[in-house]
Amino acid sequence: MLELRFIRENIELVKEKTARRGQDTAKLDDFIETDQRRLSILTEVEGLKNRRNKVSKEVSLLKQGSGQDAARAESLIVEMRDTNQRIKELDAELNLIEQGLQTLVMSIPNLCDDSVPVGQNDSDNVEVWVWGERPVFSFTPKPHWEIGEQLGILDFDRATKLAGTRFALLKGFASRLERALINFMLDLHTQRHGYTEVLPPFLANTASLTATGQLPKFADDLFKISDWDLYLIPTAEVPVTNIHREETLDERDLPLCYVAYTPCFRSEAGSYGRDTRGLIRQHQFDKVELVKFSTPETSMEELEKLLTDAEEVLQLLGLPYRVVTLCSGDLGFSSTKTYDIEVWLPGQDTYREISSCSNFLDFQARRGSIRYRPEGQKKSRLVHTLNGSGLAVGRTLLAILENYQQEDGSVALPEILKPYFENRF
RNA sequence: GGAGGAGUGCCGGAGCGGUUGAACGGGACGGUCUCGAAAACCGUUGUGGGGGAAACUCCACCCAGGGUUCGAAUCCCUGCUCCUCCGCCA
Repeated sequence: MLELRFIRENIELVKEKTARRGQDTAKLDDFIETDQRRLSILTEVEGLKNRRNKVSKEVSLLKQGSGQDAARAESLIVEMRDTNQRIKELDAELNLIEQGLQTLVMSIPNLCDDSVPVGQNDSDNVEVWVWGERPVFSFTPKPHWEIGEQLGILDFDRATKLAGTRFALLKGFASRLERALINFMLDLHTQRHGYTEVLPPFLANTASLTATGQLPKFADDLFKISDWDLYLIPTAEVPVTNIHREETLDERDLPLCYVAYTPCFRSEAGSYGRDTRGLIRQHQFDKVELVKFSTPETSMEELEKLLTDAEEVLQLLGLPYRVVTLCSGDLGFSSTKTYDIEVWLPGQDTYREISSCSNFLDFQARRGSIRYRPEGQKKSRLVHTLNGSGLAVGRTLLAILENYQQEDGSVALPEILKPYFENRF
C-alpha cells in the first residue's frame, strides 16, 4: 500500500509507474477528486466535533452553577442535538468515501524500482548472469516425471485418486530426498547465513494475507477454509512477515532474518493446461523461505545478499542456473524489484523458476504496520520487508532428478546431500 | 462443546458518565551532580489523520464494531482474544 498523501502529491508518478506494469490506470483518474471531497468533508466534520467538545466542557461547568446557567446549558444542549445530526450525516458520507478510497489504494501495486527493466511479460525479463556447466549426456535426458515413474518414486495417478490433479505422491527415495533437501536448506541458512529458523502456522487469517498483499485482490489464488477466517498459506512469506505485524522493532535488532520451511498451497486458478505434467506446478509444494526486515537504507543491499544466499543452495547442489531481473510487467503486485533464479532442466531443455527474491520496501510494512524505532530517535518509521525462496523444494528435487540422471535410469546423489542419507546412499 | 472471569499507555496498575490522552509505580531516554558510575533530583516518553513555512493547533483512538447521551475508558448490545473449571482429544 502506498501512503495516501504520497499518492495525492505524486499522482502522475503513480499513474506512470502503474502503467509501466501494464496495469490499467483508469481508476486512478478520479482519485484526486475523491480525495479532495474526503478532505473537505473531513474539515467540516472536524470543525463540528471541535465545537461539540468545547460545548460539552462548557455544559459541564454550567451544570455546577444554577439559575441562568442552567438555562444556558439547556439551550446549548438543544443546539448540540442539531450539530450531532449533521455530524452523523457527514460521518456516514465520509465513511463511504473512505471505504472506496481504501479499496482503490489497496489495489494499487507497489512502485517499481527504476532499475527494473520495462517490459510486458516474462519474455522481457533480463538475464543477469549464468552459473554452472550444463551436464552433458551420452543419451537423451528424460523429464523428471518419466524418471520418477520408472523408479517408482513419483506416483501422480494415485495422488489424483487421493486429492485430484496437481497433487503428487512421493515414495521412497523421492520422499527421503525431499526431506533431506528441506534439512539441507534450513541448515545452510541457519548455520552459514545467520537466519533464525521458525516454524509458523500453515493457515493464516484475512489480516495477515492483507498485509502481505494477497488480499483483497488475489483471493482466487488461495484455498479458503469454509466457515473460518482462514486460508491455506500460499507461501511462508505470509505468516513469517506477519510475525511482526503491528509491532515496533528496535533498530539494533535489524536486519531480522528468518528462514522457514512450510508447505505452500495455491489454487493455480487460470493456469489450466499449463505444466500439467510432473512436479512443476502443484496445488501443494514444499518451500524454504527467507524473510528479512531491514531499515530503508539497507534494503536494496539486503536484497542482493538474499539472492546470494538462495543461489548458494544451487551452487552447493551443483545445479546450473541463471538469474534474471523481472521486467515491470512480470513483477509481483507488492514488489518493487524481483530477481528470479531459474534452474536448468535438461529433461525439458529449459530454465525454470526455482526462487524469487523481492524487495517490498515499506509496501507491506504500511499495510501491516510494521515499524522500527531508529536508534536515539522518538519517532518510529516503517521497516522494509524482503523475501525469497531458498529454495522451492519440489522444483529442486525435480532438478536433481533431471540433472543427475544416469543412463541406466538411476539418479546420482549430489555430494553435499550424502550426510543426510547417513552416507549410505 | 458447557460454566464463569478478564481485556487501559513499553510494563504493572488506578479510573463517581463531565477540563482524563488518561492518576500512581516501574522501565527507557535526555539533563543536573560525579574522575567515572550508582544514588538523588529535574524533564521527556503512543499511533493515525487534517491545517500550518514553523512555533503550534485541531480530530480520532483506553481489544474491535455498533448503540444510548449535550458529553463515554466509564452505561448497553455484538464479536474477538486471554485466564480458570468441566467434557473431549493428538
